[in-house]
Amino acid sequence: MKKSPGTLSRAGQRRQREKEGRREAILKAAMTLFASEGYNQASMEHIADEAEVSIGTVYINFKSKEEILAHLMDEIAYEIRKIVGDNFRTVEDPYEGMRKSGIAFMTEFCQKYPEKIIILYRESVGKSPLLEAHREKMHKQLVADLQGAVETLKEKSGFRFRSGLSSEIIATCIGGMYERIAYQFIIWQNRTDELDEASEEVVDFIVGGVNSLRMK
Amino acid sequence: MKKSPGTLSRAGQRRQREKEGRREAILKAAMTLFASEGYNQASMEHIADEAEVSIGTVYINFKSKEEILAHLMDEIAYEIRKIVGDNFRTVEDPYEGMRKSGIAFMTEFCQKYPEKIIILYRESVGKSPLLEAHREKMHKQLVADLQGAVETLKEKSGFRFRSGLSSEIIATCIGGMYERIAYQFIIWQNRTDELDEASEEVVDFIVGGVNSLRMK
Amino acid sequence: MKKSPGTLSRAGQRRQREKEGRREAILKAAMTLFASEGYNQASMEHIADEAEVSIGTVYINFKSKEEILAHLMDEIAYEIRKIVGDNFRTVEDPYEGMRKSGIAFMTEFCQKYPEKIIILYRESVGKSPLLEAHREKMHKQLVADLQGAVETLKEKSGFRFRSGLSSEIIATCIGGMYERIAYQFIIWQNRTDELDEASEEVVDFIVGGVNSLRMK
Amino acid sequence: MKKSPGTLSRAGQRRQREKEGRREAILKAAMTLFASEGYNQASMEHIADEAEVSIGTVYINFKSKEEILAHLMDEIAYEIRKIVGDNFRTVEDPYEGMRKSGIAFMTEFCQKYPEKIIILYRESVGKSPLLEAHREKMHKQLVADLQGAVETLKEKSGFRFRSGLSSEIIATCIGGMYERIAYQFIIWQNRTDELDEASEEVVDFIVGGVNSLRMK
DNA sequence: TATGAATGAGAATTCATTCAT
DNA sequence: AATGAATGAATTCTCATTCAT
Repeated sequence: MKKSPGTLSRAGQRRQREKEGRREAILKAAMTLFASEGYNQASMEHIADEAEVSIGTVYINFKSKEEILAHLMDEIAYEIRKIVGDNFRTVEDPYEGMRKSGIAFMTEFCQKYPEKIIILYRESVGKSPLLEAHREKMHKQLVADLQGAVETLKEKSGFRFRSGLSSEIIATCIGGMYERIAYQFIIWQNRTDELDEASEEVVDFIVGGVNSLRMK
Repeated sequence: MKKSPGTLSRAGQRRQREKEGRREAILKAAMTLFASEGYNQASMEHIADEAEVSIGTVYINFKSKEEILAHLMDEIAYEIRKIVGDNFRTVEDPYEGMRKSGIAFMTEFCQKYPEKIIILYRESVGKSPLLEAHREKMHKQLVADLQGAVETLKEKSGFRFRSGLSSEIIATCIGGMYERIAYQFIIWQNRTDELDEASEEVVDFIVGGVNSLRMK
Repeated sequence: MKKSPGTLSRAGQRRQREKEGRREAILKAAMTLFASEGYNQASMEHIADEAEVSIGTVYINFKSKEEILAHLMDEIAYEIRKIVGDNFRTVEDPYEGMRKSGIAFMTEFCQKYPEKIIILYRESVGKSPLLEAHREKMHKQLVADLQGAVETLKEKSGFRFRSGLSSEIIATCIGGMYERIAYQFIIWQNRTDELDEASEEVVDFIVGGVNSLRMK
Repeated sequence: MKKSPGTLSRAGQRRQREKEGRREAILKAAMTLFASEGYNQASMEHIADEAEVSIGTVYINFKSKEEILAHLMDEIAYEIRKIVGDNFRTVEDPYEGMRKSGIAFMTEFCQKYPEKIIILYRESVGKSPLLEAHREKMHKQLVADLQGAVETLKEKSGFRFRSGLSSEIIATCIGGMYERIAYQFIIWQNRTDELDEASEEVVDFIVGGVNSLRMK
C-alpha cells in the first residue's frame, strides 16, 4: 500500500530515522577520532568502525573524508555563532554584550566541548586547499559577526573609530585572542578550570583595546 | 702538505661550503614547497628535486621530513624572537618598546617573509605529535618573551595587574592577535600592503588592553 | 530472503570461497617466489603480481611480508609433523616407526615439495629476529616430537639411555641429519631420485646411533 | 732513495702493516656485526665505523659486501677443516680420530667462537645466489673431508659399506648433526657449557651409526 | 541502501656503491 | 691509498575511494 508522495510509511520513517542516526554516528565518530588521533591518522576504516557502520555507508553519507571535516567545521562554526550572537543580543548594553558573549564562548563552549576546539583550531588547519578555503569562509563569518558587534557598539555609544580599518582589525584581534587562549589552556595545557578567570580578563582586555581605538 | 688539525685546506673549505650550501638549499626548497603546496603534499622527492640534490642527500642532512619542518620552525622562531626582542630593547620606554616591536614584527618580518608566516601559522599546525610538541615549546618561548616584556612594562611604570594570571593572559592574547592578523592579511587575503596601517592599530589596541588590566 | 545468522547466501559462499582462494593464491605465489628468488629478492609487488591480486589485497590478508613467511613456516611444520607423526604411530614397533616416518619424510615430503624444503631450511634462516624466533619455536616442536618418539622407543624396548641429555641429543641429531641430507640432495644438487636409497641408509644410521647410546 | 724492486722501504713496510691491519679490522668488525645484528642489518657504514676506517677504505679492500661475507666464510671453513683434520690425524685409530675431531670441533671451535658459528650456520644462509654457491662449495669440502675420514676408517678397519652411497650419506649426516647441535646449544639456547657432555654423546651416536651401515 | 574486499597510486626511508678530492 | 658525501633505485606499507553483490 503506497502512501501519497511526500509522506512516508511507518517503515520508511524508521529507515529515515536510522539513516539520520547513522549520519550522526559518523560525524560523532569522526569528531572523536580527529580530535584524539588527528585528521590524517584517523582512517576512514577507523571512523566507520567507531560509528559501527561500514566504509561504504560512510561514503553514502559523505562524498569524501574532506567533506566530513568540512561538515564538522560548519557545525562548530554554527554553534559558536549562535552562542556568541545570542549572548550578545541578550543584553541591551553592547559593552555588556561583548563581555557576556566572550565569557559564554569560553565557559559554555570551550570548556564543554574541547574536541570541537581541537577540530576548529588544530585539525582543520593546513589540511588541503579545499578545507583551507572552507576554513577561510568560516572565519570570515565569525569575524564578520564580531565586526558587526563592534559596529553596533560604536553606533550605540556614538563614537567613531580611528580609521575605516579599525573595526575589522578589532574583530580579527578578538578572534585571534580567543583562539590562542583556548589553544593554550585547552589543547596544550590542561587548565580548563582557569578559563573562567581568564575569560574575565580577556574581555576586559578587549574592552580596553576597543576604547583605545576610539577617535579622540 | 698537511694542514694542522682544525684548519681545512682550500679545497676542504670549498667542500665545506658546498655541503652547507646544499643544506641551505634543502631548507629553502622545503620552505618554499611547504608554503606553496603544504607539508603533506610536498614529498621528499619533490623537495630533493627543488633543492637540486638527490633524496639520499636530503636524508644525510635531516633524518626525516619531520625534522626538516622542526628545523624551519626553530629558525623562524629564532628570527622572530630576535626582531621582537631587539626592537623592544632599543628604546627606553617599554610602551614605546611594545609598539616598536609589534610594528617591526609586522613590517620587517611578516611583510618580507610571507612563507615563514605560512610555515609558522599554518603548515606546522596539527601535523604530528612530535611537531605539535615542538610547536608548543616554540610558542611557549614566544609567549614567555612577551610576558617578560609585559612584566618589564609593569615594573617600569610602577603599577600592578589585576591578578597573577594577567601578564600571561596579556602575552597570550598578543600572540593570538598577531597570529590572526598575519593569517588574514597575508595567508588568506593579499593585503600585505595594509599591514603598516593595521599594525599601528593593533599596537594601540594592545596598549589599551594592557592598561585596562591595571589595578585601580 | 534473509538467511539465519551464521549461514551464508549462495553468493556469500562464493565470495567467501573467492576470498580464501585469493589468500591461498598469495601463499602459493609467495612460496614459489621465496623458493626461486629468495625471500629478500621477492618483493611484495612481485608476490602480488604472481598471485594476480593487488598489493593492497596482500596486505588485507597478511599484515607484513614477515607474516607471510611465518605462515608458510607454520604450514610446512604442520605438514611435516603430521606425516612424521602419522607414520610413526601407524606401526607397533617403535624402531619400525622411526624407519617408516623417516622414509616417509624423505619420500612423501621432501621429494614432492622441494620448495617447502627450500623455505624451511634456507629461506627462513637468519631473516629477522621475529622470524628467527618463529623458526626456533618451530624446530623446538619438531625436536620435541622426535624426542617423544625416542622416549617411546626407550620405554617400549625397556632400556635406559646413557644420560638425561641423550634423548634430546638424539632428537636434535636426527633433525640435523634430515635437514642436511635434504639440503644437499634437493637444494644444492638435483638428486631427488636418490632420496629413496639415501633415506634407507639414514634411518639405519639413526637406529645404530640410538642403540649406541643405550646403557650397557 | 728507491729500494730495489721487491723489497720495501721501512715506511713502505709500515704502510703494508697498516694496510693489513685495516683489512683485519674490517673483517673483525664485519664478523662482529654480522653475528650480532645480522648480515642485512649491518650496513657498510656501520662496518666501516666499527673498523675505524671510512667506507671507501672498505671498498678498497673488498669489492662488495658479499665478498666480505664470502671471505669470512672461507676463513671459518679453513679453521674448521684444520681443527677437524689435525685432530683426526693426531691419533692412529680412526674411530678415536673421529671421536677426537668431533669433540675438538665442539669444544675448541664452537665453544670459543660462537660468532663464527652464527656466521656459518645462520648469517650465510640464503643471502644471495653468489653466497649460496660459495656456501655450497664450502660445505662440499667439509663433507669431502668427513667422507675421507670415513673412508679411512673403512679401509683401516677392513670392512665395506652397504652401498657406494654410504660414506657420503654418513659424512653428510655428521655435518648436519654438528650443525644442528651447535645451532641449538649456541645460537638459540645459551647452553655452551653443556657442549662437552653433548659432544661425547654425539660422537658415540656417530660411531654407532657408522657401524650400523657396515656390511654384515 | 548497506557492505567491505579490492584497488593501486603514492609516500617515506634505506643503503650498497661510486667517485671527486 | 684514503675519504665520506652523494647518489637513486628499490622496498615496504598506507589508506582514500570504488563497486559488485
